[in-house]
Amino acid sequence: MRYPEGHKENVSTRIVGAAARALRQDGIDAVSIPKLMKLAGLTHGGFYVHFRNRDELIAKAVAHAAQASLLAGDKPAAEAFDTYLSKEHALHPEHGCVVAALGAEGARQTGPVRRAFAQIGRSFLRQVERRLHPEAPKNRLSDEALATASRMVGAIVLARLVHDEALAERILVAAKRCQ
Amino acid sequence: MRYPEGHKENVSTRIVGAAARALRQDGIDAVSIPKLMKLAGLTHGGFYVHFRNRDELIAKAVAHAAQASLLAGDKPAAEAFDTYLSKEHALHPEHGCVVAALGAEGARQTGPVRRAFAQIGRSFLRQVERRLHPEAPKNRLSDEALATASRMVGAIVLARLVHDEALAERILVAAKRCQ
DNA sequence: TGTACATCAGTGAACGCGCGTTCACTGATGTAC
DNA sequence: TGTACATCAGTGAACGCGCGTTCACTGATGTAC
Repeated sequence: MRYPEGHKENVSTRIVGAAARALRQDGIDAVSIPKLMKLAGLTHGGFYVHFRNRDELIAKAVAHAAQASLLAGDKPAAEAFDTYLSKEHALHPEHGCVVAALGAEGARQTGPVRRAFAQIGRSFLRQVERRLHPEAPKNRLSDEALATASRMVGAIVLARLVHDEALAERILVAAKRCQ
Repeated sequence: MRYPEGHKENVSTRIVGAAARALRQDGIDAVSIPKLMKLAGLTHGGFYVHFRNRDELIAKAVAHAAQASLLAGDKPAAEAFDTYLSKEHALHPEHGCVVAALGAEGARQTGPVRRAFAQIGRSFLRQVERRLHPEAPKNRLSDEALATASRMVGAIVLARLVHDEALAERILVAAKRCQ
């Protein structure tokens, strides 16, 4: 073969990774195939060797973005929440929570992209639950987890929206405090 | 004149109103001038009699959408929060809170649209504060208001995202309960 | 070892589309004389 | 009262643009004989 073993998989992953970052930084509609392929060092035509169409890529990118969630891993709960509600997270959506960056847009999608987003929303709630009640039976979502998850997502959205560094910081601290 | 007095103002308002609805329903990028003018019963060329460009309309539409906020008026606080955290609000973004519908997108805009969004974010926080502490000095934002506003916005975003009616209802109830 | 062919990731021209914006024009009304 | 002109909201063709997608082609490698 022309390319070394695993080459195609590597390129696919690179494209998905670039898309996952671009999505959160600029929004779903701003991610175009020509721009993305240029980022990956290729031309736009090659895109269809890796994906059936744009929607398939978006769905994969959204899922990919969610995997590297700030709540994943096995850091202590307090630390995980602090990282989520940090200035760094507010300033860098491209590496942050996909629910906070694209939640409202996700709810407007259709087809496979819509389904990917719904799954991510539910998995985000489950992650918050696991942090709050590590020993609780799986598949249960406490009211506390639902309210905490809401506060976390809303705090990041608002901190990014107000365009005022000091106020953003205050929002994040206030959202932490009433844990 | 060809048209009755106040005609131009009426048409402008109609376009802004249609845009304010379309924005929240379909997102900022989905609102196009041809579609919008068709909605208003006109052709696309007439748009520039009313607005300098697309951005000017979007900024006005965003401000217009925020004016008719669910937290405006002088309903009792409990009732206002219940309305905000209602199934109806979750199901009808086009008549709902612009922060919940477009917050993340708003933070990505530039120029006058960005400024309109920042203002709306801050005014949303002030409205929540006024509900919680009607007698407090103006221009102060309590930690409680910041956390409550975050919880409200996040709850609507998540309720819309999970694509599961029962879970959405639970999120809204949980976000209400820990007021 | 040499030759012919298959494979397949990637190239880049081409397509039809909807967009934001411009602009010459329309046509109903108001105004000047 | 009649005529010529000004006003101005709205029309619709036209523009250049970037998009998603298709497709004939390339060229390095592997395989068959």
